[in-house]
Amino acid sequence: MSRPTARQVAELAQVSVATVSYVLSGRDRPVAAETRQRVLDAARQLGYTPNQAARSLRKRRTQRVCLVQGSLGGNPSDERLARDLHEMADVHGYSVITLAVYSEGRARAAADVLRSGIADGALVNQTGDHFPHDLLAEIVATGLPMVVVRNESVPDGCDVVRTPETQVSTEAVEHLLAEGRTRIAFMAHRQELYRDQPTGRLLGYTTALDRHGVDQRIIVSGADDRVAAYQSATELLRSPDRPDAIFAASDRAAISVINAAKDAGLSVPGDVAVIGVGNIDEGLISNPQLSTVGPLRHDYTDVVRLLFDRLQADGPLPAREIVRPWTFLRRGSS
Amino acid sequence: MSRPTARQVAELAQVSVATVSYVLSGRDRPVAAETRQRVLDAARQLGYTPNQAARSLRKRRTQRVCLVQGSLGGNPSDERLARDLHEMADVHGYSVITLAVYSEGRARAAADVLRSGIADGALVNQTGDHFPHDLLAEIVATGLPMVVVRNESVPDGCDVVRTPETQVSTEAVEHLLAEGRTRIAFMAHRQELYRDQPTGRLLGYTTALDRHGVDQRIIVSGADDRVAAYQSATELLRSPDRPDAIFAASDRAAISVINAAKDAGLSVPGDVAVIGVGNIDEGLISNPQLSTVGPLRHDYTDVVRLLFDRLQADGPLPAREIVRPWTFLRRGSS
DNA sequence: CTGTTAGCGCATTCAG
DNA sequence: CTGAATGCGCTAACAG
Repeated sequence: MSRPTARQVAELAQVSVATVSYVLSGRDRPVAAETRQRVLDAARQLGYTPNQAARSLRKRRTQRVCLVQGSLGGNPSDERLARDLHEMADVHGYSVITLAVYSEGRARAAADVLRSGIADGALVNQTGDHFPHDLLAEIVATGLPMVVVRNESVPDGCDVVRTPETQVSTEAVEHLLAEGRTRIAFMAHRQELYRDQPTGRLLGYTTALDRHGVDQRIIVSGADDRVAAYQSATELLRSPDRPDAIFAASDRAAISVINAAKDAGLSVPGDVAVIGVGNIDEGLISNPQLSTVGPLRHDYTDVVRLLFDRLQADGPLPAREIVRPWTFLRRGSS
Repeated sequence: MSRPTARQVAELAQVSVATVSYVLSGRDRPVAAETRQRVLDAARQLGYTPNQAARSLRKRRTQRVCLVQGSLGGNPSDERLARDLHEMADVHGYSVITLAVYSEGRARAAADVLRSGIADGALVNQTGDHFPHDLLAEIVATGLPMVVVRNESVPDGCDVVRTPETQVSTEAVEHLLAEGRTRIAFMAHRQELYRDQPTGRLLGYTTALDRHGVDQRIIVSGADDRVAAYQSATELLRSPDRPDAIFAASDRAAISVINAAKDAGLSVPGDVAVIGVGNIDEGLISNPQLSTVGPLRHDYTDVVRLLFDRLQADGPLPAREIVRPWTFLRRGSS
């Protein structure tokens, strides 16, 4: 029940293993048409597929790239990134394998797998919460080409993709202030609450309030999933001094906030304004339409190209950085 | 910049490669404490990680399992299945790699990767739309242990996990009929529309109507994503002879249907009843709460165990089948 | 045009 | 307790 080897194909086709290899790997060595056909027939007959472990060992490359995903129930932009990666990998003759990193334990496991040489390069997407800098550095140290999508610091030697979420978040909150909102709440991802210093969208929020001399900070959790967001918002909106605006760290949470407000008999944006982050399509069918902070277009070919540039380069390349364009999109909910 | 090998560790530690292998793979061969320490230090110092390609080639197993996912933006139950797989893999000392199959092209690529021996077993989840039976058979033919989650037919020799979605869908639609609904529409996934014969939840729908002598079939697309569902429902509900009930092939679509109805000034379930499929948590925060067809608990340890039973068995095991318990959950939307 | 040979890095005999 | 030798399946260089 063991898989057939090139040797067995060679015997069946009455040729040497070298010929089998040349025919099937399609190198440019000339092979007689009739011989080639015999090999192909034999391979088909046995259901032969080359053993990748052996091939990788010999060629010292796997022809695989690895996508390290920070979440399982990905948001639409992660999905789009994955698609773009698969597409370009196809074009360049690479396979894509994915590692899911939804906890620190998973990050450790992913690092081990990557260091053991499963792929020729890696695209690490949005794993900031779980993937400590040191672990990333361990991988970079093996010389593996890497592109990291995150706003926190990354090890030397890998490309990095950043978003100006802090600045644009500030802009969004300043818009709320300009509209006369005075009690503005922030709905955070769990991890954001555990940091010493505010970063990213939370920092954008505090910066805007600081700038305009607003002391009050209303920070709640719930941005991680729709149900938690709904419950958190419901509670927040029931309080006697309820906020007149909520800036949620994700669009999905923001939509739950809108629903919670409506279910509580409040009008959006009349009684409470709502802004999300991410610019997901669903924001266009919410009622009112969702104001959000995020990219205008979801296109990640430039990000993916960073990786394949590295894979095709002979020597090590200088580290590059991409800052993705983000904007504040004012729609009906604010 | 190439990764260090066991040989280099051996030289640094002044031992043979055999000793390095024994120390680091933790086999039961006795090694002097002092020697062991020298090896460990040398390995740490060089940042050594064994080359998995070489190890797999030699041991003829990869210690990896592969999760083949049918969709990228997974629904919560896929997420839960993935978690359960990762957990059990950890316990058994396996790594998990994921292949995304969101098109026929991806299925072809995934099949090639699996046949080339990237893992010792595979769990194929919900890829019915893209993974043709023949391609699955090709993989099974290599002797790879496989568990397939799908209701369509699967090749001999692999375990299969099924859901009684047809029967329970029938039950749900019969409930709508019993409540006096007369114009019941079905919102389908795109692939369901392209099949010759109705299957699954669509078959459940037609069966219920057949049984009760209802001729009219109202079938629309849109179940694949929230925006499409909203638009499709809006159109449907604007028609002069609008339905008084909509059975949507996914909970996410069903929630969009509820929103579309409310935005059109209709009451749910007064003017139109809505039922979804999947029993996602979000159904509990919709207004009204979503009636649905699906599993009561999302627990996939039994599914995952099928795979690891096969991996640990010496010989080939008889093919097994699990039918997951599904129920119709009547809540506020019907 | 094709066969022979020599490793890729590792785990595992068999000697010592 | 440890080292030398073998080969997993494949590709690439070298001979014919």
